[in-house]
Amino acid sequence: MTGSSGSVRPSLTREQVLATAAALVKQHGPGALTMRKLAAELGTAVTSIYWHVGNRESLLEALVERTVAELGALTPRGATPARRVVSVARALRRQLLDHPHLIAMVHERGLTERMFQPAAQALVREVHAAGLRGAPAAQAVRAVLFQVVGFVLVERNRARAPAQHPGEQELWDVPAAEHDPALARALARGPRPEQLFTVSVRALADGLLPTGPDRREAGPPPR
Amino acid sequence: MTGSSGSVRPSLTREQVLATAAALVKQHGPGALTMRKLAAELGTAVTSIYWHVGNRESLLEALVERTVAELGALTPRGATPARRVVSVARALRRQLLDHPHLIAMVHERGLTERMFQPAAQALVREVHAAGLRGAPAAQAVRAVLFQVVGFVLVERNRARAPAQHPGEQELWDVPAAEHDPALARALARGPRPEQLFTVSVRALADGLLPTGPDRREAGPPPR
DNA sequence: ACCTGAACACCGTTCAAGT
DNA sequence: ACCTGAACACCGTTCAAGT
Repeated sequence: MTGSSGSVRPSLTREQVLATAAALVKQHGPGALTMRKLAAELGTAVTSIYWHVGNRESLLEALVERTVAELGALTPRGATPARRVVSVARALRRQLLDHPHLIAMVHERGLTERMFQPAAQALVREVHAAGLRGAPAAQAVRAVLFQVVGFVLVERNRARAPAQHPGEQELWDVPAAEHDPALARALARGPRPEQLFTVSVRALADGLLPTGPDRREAGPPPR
Repeated sequence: MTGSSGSVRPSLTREQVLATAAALVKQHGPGALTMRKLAAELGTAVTSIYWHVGNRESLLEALVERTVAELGALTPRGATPARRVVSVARALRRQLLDHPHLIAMVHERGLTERMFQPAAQALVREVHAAGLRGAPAAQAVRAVLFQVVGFVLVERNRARAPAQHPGEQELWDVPAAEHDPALARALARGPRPEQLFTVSVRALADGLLPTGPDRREAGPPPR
């Protein structure tokens, strides 16, 4: 027990602060989290918050920490190391897209390395299973992680800034796609992130892992 | 002529504002660019700046615009489409690293698409030369662009936040690298971005382009 | 142990007023 | 056409003072 006397309203809790801060961030992004707004939301003085969480930066840090901890495990799926690598990458991307502000916040705080440790471990296993050892194995793991994080950063950014300045069409239809109208159309249409991501990761994994793109290690041959 | 009477000090110019703003950003990043600091640097009232550039946001936009315009052309090098793709990617990364704050600023303003149009055009040509047409060609171009931009974003971020929280070593040496001390060491040592980048792009290009990793289209066969 | 208001040192921006 | 100071509405944070 917290040793409170029998007061009705349990006064302010670090827990409450974090919870309503998390709600604010979830709705309007970290930029909208203001100590004063947060205090108003909580019905306390601004300065009370400082007693519980220190300051704005450590409040945000705690939020990131908590969100990262809540992310579920990544279970690789697929018959081949390459496919399991792709499945880990896709699951990781899914997680990140489910918490729209998380990547940027982790990014800004330099917590990337820690955040992606579970994914890294999963990838180490798969890369190892594919026969890579030592430095090349480490490089393969990191190449995939960089690829996923980078992709989601770019993708999320596109979503946040929907009105691309020069209209995106006239940007693409003049140029070098001279005699390939299908290419010009595809470029003007904009990317399909889901598809693009899968293709990219698959290509990368195939390029990095020593075995061919479709080797199965056991089970019946494809018919 | 600008119609000024014969005054000695030519008064404030939009050009001057942009120049000293650029200097401030170059030194300490866009976060350090304050209208008041800028005014102090220029020796004018804060509000004069508003007359010349509108407001802070459009000032930053103009800076980005100018920097993007100053970037040199990307000339592909190499005997094979795949190699030329890699060379474009590397040149693009070089450009971005030479302007440390540029990517983030472009990123935040949603100008990514426009900024990378020259690179995109160069890539279209190479991908075309490799035999890709239509939608798959568009996808290959975008996969490479996403890869490069994402990589540099992650890389730049690591540089800005050098003190990774859990020490980076103890993060890596416990885990799944059970019987592979070389792997554990490589992971603990941290990435070599240059190398990692080249390996990643090469793997991606090899995975995306229809021809094998080392095909030469003309000239003597390898001996 | 927890909460408070006042105060400080910053922001970007607007506006009426000067020349 | 260009510059100015005053003022507004915000920030995060500190601190002495309350209970």
